Amino acid sequence: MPEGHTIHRHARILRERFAGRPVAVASPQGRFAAGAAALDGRTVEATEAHGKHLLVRFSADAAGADPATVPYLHIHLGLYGKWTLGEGEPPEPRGALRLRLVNDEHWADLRGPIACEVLDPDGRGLVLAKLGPDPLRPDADPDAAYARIHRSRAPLGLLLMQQDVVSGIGNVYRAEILFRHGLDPAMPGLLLPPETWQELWADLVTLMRAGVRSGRIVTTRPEHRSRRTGPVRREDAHYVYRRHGQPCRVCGTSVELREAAGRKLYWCPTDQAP
DNA sequence: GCTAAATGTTGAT
DNA sequence: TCAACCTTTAGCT
Repeated sequence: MPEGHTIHRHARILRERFAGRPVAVASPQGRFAAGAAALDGRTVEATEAHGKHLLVRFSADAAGADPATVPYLHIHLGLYGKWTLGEGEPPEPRGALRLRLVNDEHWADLRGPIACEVLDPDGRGLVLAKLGPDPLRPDADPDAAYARIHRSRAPLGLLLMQQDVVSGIGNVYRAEILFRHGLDPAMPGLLLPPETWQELWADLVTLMRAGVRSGRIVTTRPEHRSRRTGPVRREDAHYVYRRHGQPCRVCGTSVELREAAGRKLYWCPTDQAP
């Protein structure tokens, strides 16, 4: 599920498997042929995740080359994008395979991304300049997000999804974080008290870090699950996301669903009353 | 086994 | 407001 935690996880895994070594880059589908050719054989120097964006820095043309020419691979998975990873010999390419990375030990296949392109450092800067603070980044400044929220009449449920306000949150974390803090998704941003934002941010950091570790989104507390111990069942993982019509885990009220800005928004009308 | 919807964003209309 | 991206999964039959 590509919300921010997934991308940070990918950045870490790709770094572990590919950084510091030359990599063969190919585009079996052909749609990224020019980019692949430009990167093929270079060394992977670093990987970074900012919100839902993944950037891979490759080696420059030569030692002492103009730093402005250092190439970055920029990937955004969008809704369908997916990495498939493996060891040893990569399988025969099948289907629409946009990008394949291969070194002596590992391979990584990328399908269906909404963005897969080569950027120079300026291009990377333009991508990052459009992003609000990312709860998964230690350098993130939550006050910058609050400044945006606090001067906006837009509903909180909308603001949390805007990547230029906060980056990395998707539809699942949006719904769940609002529930966990008892916030009405329709509350205008400017009515959010600063203390509540502090709490919400701290909770996002905790939840999303757990998401990076486990590779899934679990937001329920043990006392609100059908089983308190052991692995969290899929149907126990969320409070409201995709639980439309089912009883709220805390108060029993039927969970509501509404379409907002083209996305489904789930909330409990009792625990998240205006 | 099939269909619809899904974690997201962009660019065209 | 809608199509595109084009895979995976939930929920049917």
